[in-house]
Amino acid sequence: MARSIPLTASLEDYLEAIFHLENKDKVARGKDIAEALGVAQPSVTGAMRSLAGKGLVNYEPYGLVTLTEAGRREAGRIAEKHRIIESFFVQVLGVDIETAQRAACKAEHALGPAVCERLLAFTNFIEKSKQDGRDIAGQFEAFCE
Amino acid sequence: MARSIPLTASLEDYLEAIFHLENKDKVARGKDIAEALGVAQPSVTGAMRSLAGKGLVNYEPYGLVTLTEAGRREAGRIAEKHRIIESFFVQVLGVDIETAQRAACKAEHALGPAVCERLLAFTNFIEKSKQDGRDIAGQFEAFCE
DNA sequence: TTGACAACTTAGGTACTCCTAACTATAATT
DNA sequence: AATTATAGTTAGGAGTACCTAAGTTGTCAA
Repeated sequence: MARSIPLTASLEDYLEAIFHLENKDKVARGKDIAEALGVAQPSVTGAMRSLAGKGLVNYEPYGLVTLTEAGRREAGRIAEKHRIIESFFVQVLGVDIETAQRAACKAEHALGPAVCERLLAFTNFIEKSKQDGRDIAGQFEAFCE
Repeated sequence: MARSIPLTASLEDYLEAIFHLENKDKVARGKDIAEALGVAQPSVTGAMRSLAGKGLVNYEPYGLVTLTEAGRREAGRIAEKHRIIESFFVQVLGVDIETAQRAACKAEHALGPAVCERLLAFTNFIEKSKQDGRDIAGQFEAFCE
């Protein structure tokens, strides 16, 4: 069972971008990856070579890019981390979505599974409090006045 | 009024280490900086040159390192960010201190002032709830069972 | 005062990530 | 089928951040 080799923040970003493009367009084209990440095309070529070398993407020169099984698993983990962090920022802290997204993009590379798990549980706890009528996030808003 | 130039995560780490060493030992010696960050000495020399070029430390070859006014201000900001994040992890999420410290070291470079401000307010809110007898962190613990 | 030792620097090298400019392959159009 | 536009690649280069090995400085002790 392949234990996931630690990736650099940059490669995680590529993987995540491919994941989202596959979910949206079925395939990931180099140009779209470049655009999604705000990098030039040659940077994508290099990154694909690197990810292919780690067995995370299927890549042939001039071909389309697809995630391997391992790549999809890893990308899913990263995307979920992102989602957890962003949700926490928005739903608990009440940060605006723009800021939350930017912050989550960076923080997703910094927080390990243990912290993320706790963060998810906490956000769920806060959301549940809304249904219970306790609305802790609302209390926090009032506290901030 | 000098607006703080964005530093790399690495340079922020050096600045923070010097800040803590100055607070502890009055001065920062290269060897101790290297040890604190787990890097080799030549890495420190290079970093000091870079920080000196940005006007954040006073550095002369073979001399002791001290923070400039601007450097102390910046280092203080970073150290405070670290403190805020770590406190949140421990006091709100209930993460163990070891893990919290490691995570905070990384996250401090990822979170901007807006998010950190909210995070601080939220941690204060949770702490206050403990005094009120509502103890939201305690409720969260129970929720996790 | 002269070693000897610790601290520091220089030199040289690797890895990563990005860039621009120039070239090549693919696919669409006519 | 030839042309042309688009996508992708190679080549070459820059900046950051590390490292080891080798040389330099400074200080303290005999």
